[in-house]
Amino acid sequence: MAADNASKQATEADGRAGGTAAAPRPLRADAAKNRERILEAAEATFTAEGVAAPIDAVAQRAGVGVGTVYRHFPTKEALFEAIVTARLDELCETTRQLAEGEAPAEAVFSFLQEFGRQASAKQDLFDAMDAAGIDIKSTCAASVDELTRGIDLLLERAKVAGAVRDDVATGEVMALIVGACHSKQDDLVCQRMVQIVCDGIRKPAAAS
Amino acid sequence: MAADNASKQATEADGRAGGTAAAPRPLRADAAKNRERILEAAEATFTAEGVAAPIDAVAQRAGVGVGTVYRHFPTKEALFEAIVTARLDELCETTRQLAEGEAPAEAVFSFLQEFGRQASAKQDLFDAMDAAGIDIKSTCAASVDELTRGIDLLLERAKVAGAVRDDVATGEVMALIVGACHSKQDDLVCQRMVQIVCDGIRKPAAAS
DNA sequence: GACTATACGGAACGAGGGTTCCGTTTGTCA
DNA sequence: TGACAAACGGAACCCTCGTTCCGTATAGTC
Repeated sequence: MAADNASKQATEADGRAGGTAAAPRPLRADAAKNRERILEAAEATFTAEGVAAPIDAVAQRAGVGVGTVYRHFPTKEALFEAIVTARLDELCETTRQLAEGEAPAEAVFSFLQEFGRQASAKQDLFDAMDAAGIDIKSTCAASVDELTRGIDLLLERAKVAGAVRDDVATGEVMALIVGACHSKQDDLVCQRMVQIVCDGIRKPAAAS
Repeated sequence: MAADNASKQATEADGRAGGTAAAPRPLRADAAKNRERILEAAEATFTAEGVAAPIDAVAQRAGVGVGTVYRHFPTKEALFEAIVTARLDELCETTRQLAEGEAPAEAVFSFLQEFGRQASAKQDLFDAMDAAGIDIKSTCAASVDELTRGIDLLLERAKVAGAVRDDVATGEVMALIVGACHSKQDDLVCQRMVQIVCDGIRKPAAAS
């Protein structure tokens, strides 16, 4: 089931590009548009109504039938997965951009704020996947790994620059930020909490 | 529904004590034992299998029929509520004990560790209630309020003692701890994360 | 030991929602 | 423009799970 979906997504992933010889076949134009629509509708629906929202609601919002949703995403889980993967990839892209900048300390802290925003917005999704027994770490392993590496890089640079304590682990920071923004607080509060975490990992100025 | 349950709990709460004249009627011995068993089984079941676990599973683990579960807790929500309330009350008790101690700083930080442990263990429950649209703040208002007051007291004492930054709000700290322990990490990691939060709210030694 | 209120057990009911199936529609290509 | 593979729509299926109901068992009392 998960495997089926993975292959289906792979198919679609380079479907538009249509470059490599191995690509089975590109999506038909209307199908591609619908897939995009469904993805957007799903994200909106789950955000608005919670992840318990029925697939019918997603289909309705996307303006398609349930059958169409299932044609693109073989299970509800697959939908979750697709949304999460997209978000993770976006965050990866952010780390890449920040890693090229010149201020290591600012890079980490500003990334963590952005990470917090995303975590806050998509919290329900993570929760739902969790509750459904879907292990994000393994389902979206590639994206998670890449993101972890990206954050790791930012943290290392900041440690070298003396801005962050050496004993702070990447996994911990990620968990803290995700956690800090877990409660449904407004953005400002969320931002403040991330700030507290940042203060917690910052290297004391007077040290050494 | 919620009211029914509340009264039912009240009945049980002093059912054994059998003191106040207003108590409608004490539970029969077997019933009281079963209620306790169900509560334990429910906590274990939801922790092990997630809150989506069916009532049947709880009944089975408790060694009773579903009917019996429903006799004690009119809805699944009521079960959640009972578990959460019990935990919150325990935490309240902890704040009370710590508030009587003499070391304000240690009191806060050690309470936050304990709070973290509880939050970690019962996270799924909170999530589930949340997902089910049950507002813990209003459902268990009394317990939450008392707990908030308790933590508030500990924080205030710590602020006066100069151990905690003045600009830290009680709600923020609670949210941070709950959040920090949200991801299913092992206890050690959880503990380290709470430590980071503690460092984040600690007043810099060199300040003022 | 008998009686009765209380409690128990678990089959049965109904709702909700994920998933499937297949007849219909539409994009694409020659 | 015609043919056909691909995609769509949505009714129907089926399973899970919360909840109810009622016949049976038992604690408590005289």
